[in-house]
Amino acid sequence: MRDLYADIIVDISHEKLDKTFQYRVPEKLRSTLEPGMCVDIPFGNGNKKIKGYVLAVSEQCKFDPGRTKDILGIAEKGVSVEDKMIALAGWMRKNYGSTMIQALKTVLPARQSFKKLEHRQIERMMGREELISLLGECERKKQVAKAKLLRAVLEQEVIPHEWITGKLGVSVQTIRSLEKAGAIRVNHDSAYRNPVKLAAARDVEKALSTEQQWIVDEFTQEYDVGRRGTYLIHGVTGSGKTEVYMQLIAEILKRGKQAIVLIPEIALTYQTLLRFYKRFGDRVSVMNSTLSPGEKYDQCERAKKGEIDVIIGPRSALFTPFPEIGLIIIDEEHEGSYKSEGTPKYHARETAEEVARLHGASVVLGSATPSIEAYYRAQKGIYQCFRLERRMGGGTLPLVHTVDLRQELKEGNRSIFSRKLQELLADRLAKGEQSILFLNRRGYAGFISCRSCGHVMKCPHCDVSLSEHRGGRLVCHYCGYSEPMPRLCPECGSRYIMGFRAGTQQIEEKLKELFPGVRTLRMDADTTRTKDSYEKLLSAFSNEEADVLIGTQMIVKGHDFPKVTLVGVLAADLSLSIGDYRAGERTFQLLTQAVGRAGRGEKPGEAVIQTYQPEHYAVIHAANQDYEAFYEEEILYRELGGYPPVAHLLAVQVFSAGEAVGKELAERLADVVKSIGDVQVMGPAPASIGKVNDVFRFVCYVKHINYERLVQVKDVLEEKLQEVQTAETTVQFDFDPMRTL
DNA sequence: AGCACGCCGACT
DNA sequence: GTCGGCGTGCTC
Repeated sequence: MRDLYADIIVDISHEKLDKTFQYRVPEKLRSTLEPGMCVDIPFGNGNKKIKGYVLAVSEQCKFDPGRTKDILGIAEKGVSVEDKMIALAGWMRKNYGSTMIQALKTVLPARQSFKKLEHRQIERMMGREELISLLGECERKKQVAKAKLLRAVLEQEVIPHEWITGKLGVSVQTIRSLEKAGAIRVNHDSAYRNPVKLAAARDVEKALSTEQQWIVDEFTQEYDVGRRGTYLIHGVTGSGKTEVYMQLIAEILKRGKQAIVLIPEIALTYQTLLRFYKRFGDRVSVMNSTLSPGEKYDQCERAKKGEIDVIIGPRSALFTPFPEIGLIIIDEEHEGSYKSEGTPKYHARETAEEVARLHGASVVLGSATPSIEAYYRAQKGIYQCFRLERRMGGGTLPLVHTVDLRQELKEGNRSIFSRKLQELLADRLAKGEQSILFLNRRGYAGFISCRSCGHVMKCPHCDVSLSEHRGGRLVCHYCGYSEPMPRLCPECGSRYIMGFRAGTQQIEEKLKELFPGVRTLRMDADTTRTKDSYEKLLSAFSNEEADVLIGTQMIVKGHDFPKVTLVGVLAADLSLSIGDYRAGERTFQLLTQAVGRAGRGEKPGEAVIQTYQPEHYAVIHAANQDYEAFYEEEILYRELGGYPPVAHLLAVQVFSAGEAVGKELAERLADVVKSIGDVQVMGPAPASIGKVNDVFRFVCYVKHINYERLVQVKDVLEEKLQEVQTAETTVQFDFDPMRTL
């Protein structure tokens, strides 16, 4: 049997050592050694025993085999922050599929490249006379380097470290020997930039309602008897989840632990932050994408040193290197942005649970429309579920009208606005009240439906809808099945069968035709290129500079408009039929949120949902604002189809420069999976967008009831890839994907 | 980072 | 010679 070698990164934090070393894997570790593990290795001339982390294991020895040393053994798991981060990276690599380096890069954000920002300074430690006599002594002994340094220190009390090693040309050794002599001191502290500067005007704790207090009491009781777990707070919008979060954090801080608060990037507004700052002062910090890498690095350092103990940010804030995390909160837990699109494709909810396990922390999830995954676990008793049913401000749920667009067409209305919506819009304009028009743009990528009967073209094998391709054929992105585009609806024979396309721009034009003089604001990816323009649009609308706000997804998230009394959802089912198993869930969430935007102030609100499928359960239950009923039907569908969370799905994505190469590799991998036997394989098929930037994309789905089994499948494929993968192809794994590729 | 190596001037 | 200070380069 050939020797095994391991690429190991050495546990010494220094730039020059930030490369891998190869060690031989001894016989006894052959089967146990895995990337991410912590090992003891002999290092340097004295073979000093130090710790190292395994990045990869291979049969190839890139170094002189005669000089490679053996790994001593597996090291005891330490308790340092670093150890936990590495362990987490190892876990992510194993469960989501990536190299150890990729996993480390996501977990340890930009380390040594910004280390220079940590200004080390040399400080004078002796009195002038003492220094001068020491200087004389050095000059007598012709100790040039020491003398140079002493003279510099005499001139200036504090000197930057890099100035001495650079301009002055004095080495670290000299500094050390003078430090030992007690003449100087090396200061490591530095002035960190705090991204948000606020007068820490402390907020008084708000009294919690009975409902809210019950959650806090229940949580702390369990926490104090050492019970850790995941809790789900199912609370309608405006029920004061944030108040509960803050009280939970306060309790955790009292116990000397730290807390992480995850918020969807889009909801991370100044207002949200302000609430936390007011409560916890400068012990809170933010992590977000607008911070410079240097600032991000600073946040990590401050966290490590214990200068802050609460961090707020999007999913990457999960990797804040706190020494002892006590609580991780995930707000708006159902949000799709909690799943990473990069590699590894980790989900913040699952990863948070692993972080919590490593630290001995608890996790709290919050949502008005929990993800099916989370609610499923709550139902199974894996999570403990709390409910918040009362709205804090006492606002009432809006009155919802569902309009059948097929009926509208039958009765001669071919406008994008139903008569009910036109009527209500006219009413609001007359009264000077504000409205929101919401266009569900997802799935714009052409699914085909009949505008006469609402029939949607579906794949006969996969129970997902077919997509229109440029060649005029309809294709299933799960299994690759295709059929020609029908000219007449196979259900009712109508010729109005087509893809539905409409943008916010068309809607704005049509609205202005209908109501000349109406003041509109448009909000979509085009009008909100910059972060600034987003906030500007929102405040313009808040200040009543417009009567109608037209927009996509982003207008239904987060922001509150107290003066809005009408919400119109123009085509509710555009996201229903986009051909993946989460379509129903996503539609329900969007509709519930959209409808919930109406009537947040004193005046009661109304909402109009326009749809081709008024009988669809996602539409019906969203109109009734009934989560439970939706969940019951949705979970049934997932059970029947064998979809997550009941079973699990692994997407194997192949990217390639040439079409044939990618197709071949995808087929080869599918064959490997098929030979495993007990798993269900679908595909391979070209991805829904088959080519992006001249890169071809193929995808193959593997289904199994057991997540662990899919991890094994991934391991087999990874091993196979070592021999068959070429430089012109990339393979990515996506467990329980959020959307079809 | 830490350590050996080798160069160089100083001193017994 | 050889001792101590000091820069340089390497660590699988």
